Amino acid sequence: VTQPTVSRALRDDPRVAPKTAARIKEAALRLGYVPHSAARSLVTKRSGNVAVLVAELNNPFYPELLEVLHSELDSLGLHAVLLSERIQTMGESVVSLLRSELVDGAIVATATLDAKTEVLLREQLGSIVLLIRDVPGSGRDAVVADNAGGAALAARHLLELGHRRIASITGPPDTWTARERAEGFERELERSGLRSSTTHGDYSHDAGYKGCLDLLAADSPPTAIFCGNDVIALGALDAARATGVEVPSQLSIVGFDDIALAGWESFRLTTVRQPLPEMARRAARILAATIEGKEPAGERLVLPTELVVRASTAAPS
Amino acid sequence: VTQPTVSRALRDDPRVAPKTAARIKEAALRLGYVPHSAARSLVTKRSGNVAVLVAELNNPFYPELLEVLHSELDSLGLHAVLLSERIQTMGESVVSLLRSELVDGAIVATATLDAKTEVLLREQLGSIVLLIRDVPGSGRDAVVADNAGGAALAARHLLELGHRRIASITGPPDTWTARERAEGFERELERSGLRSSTTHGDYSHDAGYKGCLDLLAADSPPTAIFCGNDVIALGALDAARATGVEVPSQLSIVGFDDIALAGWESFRLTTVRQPLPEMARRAARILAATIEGKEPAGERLVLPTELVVRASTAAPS
DNA sequence: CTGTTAGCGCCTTCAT
DNA sequence: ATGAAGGCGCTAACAG
Repeated sequence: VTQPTVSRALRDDPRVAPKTAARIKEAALRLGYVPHSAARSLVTKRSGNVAVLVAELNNPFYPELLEVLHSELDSLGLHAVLLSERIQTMGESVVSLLRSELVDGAIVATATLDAKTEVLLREQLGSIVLLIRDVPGSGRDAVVADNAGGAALAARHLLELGHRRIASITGPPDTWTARERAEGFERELERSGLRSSTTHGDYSHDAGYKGCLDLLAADSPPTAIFCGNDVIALGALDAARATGVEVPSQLSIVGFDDIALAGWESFRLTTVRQPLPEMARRAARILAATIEGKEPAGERLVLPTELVVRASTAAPS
Repeated sequence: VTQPTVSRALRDDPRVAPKTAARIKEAALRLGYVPHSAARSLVTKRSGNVAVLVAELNNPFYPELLEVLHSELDSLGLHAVLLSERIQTMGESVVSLLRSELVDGAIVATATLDAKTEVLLREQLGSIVLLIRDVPGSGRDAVVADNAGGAALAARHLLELGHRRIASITGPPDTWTARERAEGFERELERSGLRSSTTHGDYSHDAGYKGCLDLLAADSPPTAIFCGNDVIALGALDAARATGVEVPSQLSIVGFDDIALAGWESFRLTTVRQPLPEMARRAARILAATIEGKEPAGERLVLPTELVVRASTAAPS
């Protein structure tokens, strides 16, 4: 039995006799033989790796995403090569990575994405799927949540509770998600002739904390705050607690994402849920399909969001 | 100028003339040429990838670890291939991965590690470094924190505050970290002739929550609880809050790890800090050295832990 | 200093 | 249903 036969047997090529195949597999297992991946990649022009770009692992949202993404990729026979460096340096290494064909494609799941990395996307570097965030007009496949719609749900919720002095602490204004959420929120408020006083910050606990302190120190502080994501919201909640402001009786807080923490007893945060597992799954599949040769459709998949009402919101006193 | 010259120039081989090298690099950049990684691996017998095994991404500790690990590996010219599947299925795929030479080595940073994966370690699969957890007698390089010592610090702290009815909620008894911490804690209590009533659970918020409820429901509930890690501690804290038990006045809680959350205003958890960045850095370097041919020393690097006193501990009332 | 010649381990025609 | 050649893109030895 020769080498090519082994190769075929191990890949379940039907052209090999069932019993020889069985014998070969048994022997491979016994000898601990596994095909050399680099040699295989060299000839198949496929590595079976995909790059997963996540910038802010400190936001619990990303690990949650990563977990699903990873297991989905795995079930598609793909390995996740992690890239989470600071954005600034990312662009170049991603290009190299993709060009070096170490990875067959990439899932870009960074909230922020600067000009440099934009460029990388424009050069047609094979298979790329944007996850969580979109780059309008990039012509790339994208899987995102209905950020504007979700934010509108949050706005309506606060309005229905009777809030009129409403503030918001958004994410970085140069991020697509932050803009979408802010716009969706404002649009809904405008329908009631209202506007929110808006603070910008990054997607961090600290930004929420400081932002909330500022808002509470104002002359007529808001009775409700809409936050750009859950981590900001939890920061705001902490700030309220630190200054003795009771939530939700004196202050309502709404987040975005519905990370696991949001449901913890200490927080019970009202928030907008993104269908994270579904999003990750879709992104992985689209990428896999693109890698398989299906050409990218430049399709935008917008999945619905959902308001999860917990204990951080109530009618203003 | 021929192909091998290009190869040499791009690898900064000194045997190529500085000005030709410059010209070649310029051209490569202009043409967007990057060496094909699979072809390179095939001949160098080195992929530049390392597997990073983390099982519980839902524990914020791991993302924090991953972040440092990733950036450290990156600066060593290595890529992190993520493996975070459920342990059960992990063993086999890891073996394949290592054998297929897709990765040059692995960093095993899973708290839990079952028999099957033990086997994988015993077979001498090239370079492996254990991080966070040790497998005593495995002869593997390991970078761990002084778990027993840290737990002892926690015990002493509680004793000095005057606690006598002390409980602990440990991690899974089949994990090395949980055992080390529990033993270190008990040993210190014994020096004062005390013992803690111990509950076992997994390393989850839920386990802490339920464990704490159980302890509080006892006839003479403890005045202090030592938890196997921060996530458990936060769960316990949540349980205390849910039942109206004031922390720290009625109940002191100590965690382990010092994850970012522990410092948040809502928690201000007293905990034992592991020198996470240092640990990750060391592990990455040891692995890199091993990959470079330095044979594994089977060295155990035990880094010191430190008690971080915040607002979840006080003298019993 | 640069070019020439092999060969890494596998998959893919093509022939048996 | 299996075996025999060729080549994927690169690096490593050896010339020149």
